Amino acid sequence: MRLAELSTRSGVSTATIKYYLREGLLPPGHRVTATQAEYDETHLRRLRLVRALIQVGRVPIASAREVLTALEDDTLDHNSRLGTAVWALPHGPESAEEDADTQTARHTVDTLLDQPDWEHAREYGDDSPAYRMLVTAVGTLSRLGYPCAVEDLAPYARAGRQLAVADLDLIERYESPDEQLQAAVALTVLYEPVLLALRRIAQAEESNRRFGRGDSGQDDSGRGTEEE
Amino acid sequence: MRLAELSTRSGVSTATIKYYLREGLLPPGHRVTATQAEYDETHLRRLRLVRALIQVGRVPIASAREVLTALEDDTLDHNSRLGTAVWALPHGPESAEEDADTQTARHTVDTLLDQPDWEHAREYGDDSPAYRMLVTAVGTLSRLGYPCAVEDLAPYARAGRQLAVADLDLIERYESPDEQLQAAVALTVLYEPVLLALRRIAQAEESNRRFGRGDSGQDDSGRGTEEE
DNA sequence: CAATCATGGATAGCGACACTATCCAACGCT
DNA sequence: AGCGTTGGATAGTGTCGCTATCCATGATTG
Repeated sequence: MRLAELSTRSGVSTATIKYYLREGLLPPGHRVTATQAEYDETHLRRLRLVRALIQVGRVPIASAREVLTALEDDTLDHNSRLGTAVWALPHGPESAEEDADTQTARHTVDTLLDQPDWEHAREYGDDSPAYRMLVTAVGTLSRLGYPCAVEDLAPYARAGRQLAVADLDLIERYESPDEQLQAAVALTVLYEPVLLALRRIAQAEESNRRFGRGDSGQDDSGRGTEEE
Repeated sequence: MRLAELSTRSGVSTATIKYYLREGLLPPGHRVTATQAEYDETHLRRLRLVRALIQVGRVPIASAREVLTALEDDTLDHNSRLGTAVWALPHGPESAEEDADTQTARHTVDTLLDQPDWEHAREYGDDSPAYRMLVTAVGTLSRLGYPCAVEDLAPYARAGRQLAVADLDLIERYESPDEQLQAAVALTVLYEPVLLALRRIAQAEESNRRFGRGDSGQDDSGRGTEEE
């Protein structure tokens, strides 16, 4: 298929596809002549993955490239590819300074991860993106005056572990290593909005349950404030 | 305190503070003369909240303004303020077209939320940001070829509910309505990275557990690929 | 075989966003 | 009165994710 067809089938403009090709997010098509290339289903699939990562997962282009090149880096074994790919996924602004709150946060996180539930978590080193992200977020919380002790984090940690089990269950449905890798990345990123949305819906639900479903206009709270 | 002191105490440049004042993210200080204003602790606290929302929570300025104005809109009652505030929190790109995958996704989500666990979830209408976000994400997943049936979502839904309970537990620690509101927003946004980070760490852990901690370079997978 | 259209590479531009730098008149301290 | 500080307004900056234009080549068709 030609670029134009790839465009119509994916719903992505040719200009954008060319941009992705330029950026190395999409492998070049099979060159059939000096100025024309042929694309196949794998390109289409890859293109959709790229769109999903960028649009839904809010992964910046540069990170997406890293993730994708890691996925098909055949100098690495299966596990390393996955590790590298997930490693490159986005992670907050990484509080620059090493202030008191960050120190405390680091200690809290370390304590949490030293619990037996997190048998091997620390083996990845304390410089994994996820670890840093966690420290930054906890630090920010305490800087805002919201205590964030180990016992406060515990329910979230428990949820995280349950989620990981669910994730891996989904990933294990796929047989081939390649499919598993793609699935791992796609599901890691794309289930994030799913989870966060469900959490917000559940929050509204739970808030309703606790703070009473009074006749105080609860049910239409905020209606009409959305901005689209 | 003067703007300059607010700046040093918060670590935010005066230029940025002025920008926030202009954008209505920060209420103006008490004007002491025609050209000078006095700020107090509430401004400092608010400023830190703004920074947290924007930097850690990745909330766009415009949304942050909506959230914050809702928090102190005293024409609304407590619950309405919270609803309005959370309503304005960011939510993905909202897949424009109403294609087949989106339809299916909507149906899946509706089925999920019609279960007894989600007693009142639907009362907020199907146009809440969280609901739309969920539909978009599920639609994207199926568009990518990842089935996303009700039973696949179930573990995530369960996690979402547990998280909501934890969230509300944290929020209920605060006595005054104002504190609860601030806490609700801050915790909703700032626990997102906490949760996502914990999930990723747990994923690595679980992946290790399942795919064997072989001597195939598992432990240093991806090490050295981070980009800071 | 010439006219025409499509392809795809390169380059420059755009619009949104979150600041940031520069002015400048009013303050206010000494 | 002198002079640095303050804070409001305005315009500029850098980044990011595209998007529009140009153009040589190549395919297609009468």
